[in-house]
Amino acid sequence: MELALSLGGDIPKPILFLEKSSSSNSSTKDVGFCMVLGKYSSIEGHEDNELSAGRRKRSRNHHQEIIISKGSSSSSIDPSLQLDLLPFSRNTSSQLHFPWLSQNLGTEPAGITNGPGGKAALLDMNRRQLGAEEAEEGAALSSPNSEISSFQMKFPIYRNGKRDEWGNNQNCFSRAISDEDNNDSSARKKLRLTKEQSAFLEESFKEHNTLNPKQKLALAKQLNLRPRQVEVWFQNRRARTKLKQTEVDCEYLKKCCETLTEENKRLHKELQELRALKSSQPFYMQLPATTLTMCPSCERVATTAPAANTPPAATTNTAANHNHKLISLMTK
DNA sequence: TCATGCTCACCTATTACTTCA
DNA sequence: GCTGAAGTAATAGGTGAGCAT
Repeated sequence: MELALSLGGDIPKPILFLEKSSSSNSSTKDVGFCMVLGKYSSIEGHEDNELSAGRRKRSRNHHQEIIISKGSSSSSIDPSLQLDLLPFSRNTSSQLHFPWLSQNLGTEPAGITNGPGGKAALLDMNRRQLGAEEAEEGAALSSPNSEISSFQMKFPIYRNGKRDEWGNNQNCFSRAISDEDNNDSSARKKLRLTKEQSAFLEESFKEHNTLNPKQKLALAKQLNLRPRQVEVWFQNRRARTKLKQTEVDCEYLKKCCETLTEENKRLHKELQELRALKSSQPFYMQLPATTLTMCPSCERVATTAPAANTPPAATTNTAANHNHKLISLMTK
């Protein structure tokens, strides 16, 4: 018996979700997304430096590099490699509309439908959650020359050694610093992701279960989440996947164990039968060669004695009643 | 070429919070 | 309204890999 065990199953898959999100949205509304893949030449000289450091490693599934460009600034990029991904108006394709910018309140991010819980939910989500870019990640893209940093960043505020995730941000999507926010922020705030956000992340996860920094950033912007939140979501999602897979494997191994136990019992019984047969009818041993046959399907053994001998009653109902291909074992 | 330190992404365990029956 | 279980966002600590020196 062969047992196959698969734990984890993290087979890297090519990145598809971004392209997918493009096609799924561009045909419906005026909102599309523009993604530029791979071939680029040092956008503002910043990203290259960024990527040349440690960030270029860890590319398990990172087959593509994504650069988010805005406006018509993609001159340094091979136009043939562009995919629609970032929000832009089809009517005025040169003017991009970013959902995280105040003037773009009328457009929906890709993947967020305009139905119930769609735009309204997104706007609500924006008001509640947006605005935040972690310091380290914001700093990575916050070069004044970087086009990627054209949206306002939010930098965390540390209070009592803990970071206030809702620091300053004057973006209109940002959550206003209310009295509620001014409460003691030592207790960590846990924000529930909306259904739309979860669904979109889930779709992304189906395409690839790890993110490179660019994908993380793009996803974070699409969903108006902090990159850290996207990262954490993927980590937790991987953990859940692994846990579920472990449970499945455990169940499978449990059944295998039961099957093998049964098999072991049956074989023991078979062995006892044969031993009993051998001890109770020793005269058989005096006879010419006896043929022991085994049915490969039911795996029971029967003796096919020479014509003059009657097979033992204990085993006649096995091979004799089967029309199976028998394996003959010559015994003495 | 090897050792070392830094940075990053990831994993795992755990905590803290939310939702729901 | 209270409570416990389940789900999950977030945190902390550890590990391994790539890179620079």
